[in-house]
Amino acid sequence: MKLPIYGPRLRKVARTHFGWPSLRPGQFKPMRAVLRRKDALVVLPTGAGKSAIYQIPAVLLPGPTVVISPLLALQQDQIAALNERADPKIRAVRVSSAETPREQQEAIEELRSGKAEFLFITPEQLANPERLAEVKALKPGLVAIDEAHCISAWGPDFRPDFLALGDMIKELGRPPVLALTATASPPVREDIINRLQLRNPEIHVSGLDRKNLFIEVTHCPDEAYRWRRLTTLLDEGQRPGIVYVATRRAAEELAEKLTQAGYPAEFYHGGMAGGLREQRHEDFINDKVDIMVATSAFGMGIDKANIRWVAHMALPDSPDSYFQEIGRAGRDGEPGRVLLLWRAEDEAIQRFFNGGGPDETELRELAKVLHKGPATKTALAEKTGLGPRRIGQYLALLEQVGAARTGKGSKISAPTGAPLPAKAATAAVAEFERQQAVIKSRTDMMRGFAESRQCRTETLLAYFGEEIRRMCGHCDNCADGSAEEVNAVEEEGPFPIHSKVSHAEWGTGMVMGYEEEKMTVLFDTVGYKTLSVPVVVNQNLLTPA
DNA sequence: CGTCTTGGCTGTAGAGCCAAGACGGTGCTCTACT
Repeated sequence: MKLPIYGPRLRKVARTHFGWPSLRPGQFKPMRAVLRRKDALVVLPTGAGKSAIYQIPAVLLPGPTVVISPLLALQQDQIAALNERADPKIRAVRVSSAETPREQQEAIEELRSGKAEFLFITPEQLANPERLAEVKALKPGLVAIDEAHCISAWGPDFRPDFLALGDMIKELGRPPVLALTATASPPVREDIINRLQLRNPEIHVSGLDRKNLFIEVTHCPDEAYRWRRLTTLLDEGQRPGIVYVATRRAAEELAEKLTQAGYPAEFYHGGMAGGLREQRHEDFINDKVDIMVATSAFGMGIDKANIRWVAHMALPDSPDSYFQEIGRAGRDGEPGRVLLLWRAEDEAIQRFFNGGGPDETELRELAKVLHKGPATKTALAEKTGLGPRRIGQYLALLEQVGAARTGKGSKISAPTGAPLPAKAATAAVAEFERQQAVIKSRTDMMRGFAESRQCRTETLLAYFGEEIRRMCGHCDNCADGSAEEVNAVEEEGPFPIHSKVSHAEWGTGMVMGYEEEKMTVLFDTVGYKTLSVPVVVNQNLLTPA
């Protein structure tokens, strides 16, 4: 049998339906995977044409395409872009709380009759069994998960419905699944694959070395020094740019302080009224705001090519977040500057955000209630006196240890053969601690990146499991020669990069990279660990696995 | 874990100090009221 040739068909669709003259690097292979009905996970920086990867094959596959996307504002922009072409083959509709019930029915009807191809929807919508059945009846031919890292970042304690996506997709008839994100290190990839229950997915990672970005990191002993470094950057006069801070209050105060000092700035964070948020976002996109001081709320969905710099006045919680945030600079290919201004005190807030461990007694009480029979989340909250957020976190943990399951009518129950409450609670706490260890190891890696004297790109890419052949030449350590010195003393490590190793206490892991006398290993259960190479060698701490 | 606020204390007043405690990010959706 002759293998189908996909290239010309994909290019033709790109041209005729979307008006794109050609495909870009990194797009073709995942598209081919989708057409072959294979699951795929794609890691590609924003602006490299991720949306096209599901949009073009969607036209060729039978049935509508379900696009699961975390933010309504983001959906709005993507729908507008698709519908601008007034082509029924690529028409997009949405079902969300922003539509009236009537509009929702009309959207479903358009999909059913073939007048629309794309359904944009949130995990929360699909968590409603009636909605899920409605979508199932459309016989979707493809499911695309946009910003797939949200599963890992938000699922466990913020938006628990993200964790149920795997089961929901199964219920939809299990069409091929395409997960897309701009940033995902190996543990995050693994998390996405497991939670979505992807089947032998193709993994495509590309474009992580952003050559037009100059990466700079400065340790700041105090706040006054940090301020001076920021104003030095601003004095260069490049606009526009984003300053990331850790708290809402800091965003407001810094914007005010900058404006007072003659650097007109606005702030943006999740606590602002909806209308104002939208206004600020638009003003930034339209170059009416030059300097935006923001929390991590400002990010996903900023489709702006000419951002000249991104500064961090705080240590991000992980290289994953950091990479995504700096990735917003220089999308037009012109030079961009990224500057991380960090203080040791910054780590405190991340530890707080990560914290909030479960209470074993509360978990046991919840498991006990579940054993008595199915109940809704609201009923469980009432019976246990726990808040909705806590309930969500606990249920996610109990689900993972097999002590809870979401069943008919969004009722949660203990599955047959579920562990007894006491045992379930202990297991859930252990599961939480395992997740916590991985999260903490990522914060440690962020600190390690900040303190490194090695080539920044090399360090960052090593974290993502990628290697570069030579030093990048576009970071502070390459520029001042310290990376070169480190490289010169660096010797071949005792284990090849990416080889599997085993540790008596931490189990199996993968060698990610070497730096001076240290090596970094990503362990399956405890996350990233940095070890001293001489100690590893002398005490035989690691063995090939 | 760090920062900022609050309240009590200091002999009159009020500025200043300290300890205790609050607070800190990310968004969808549904409901009540206008």
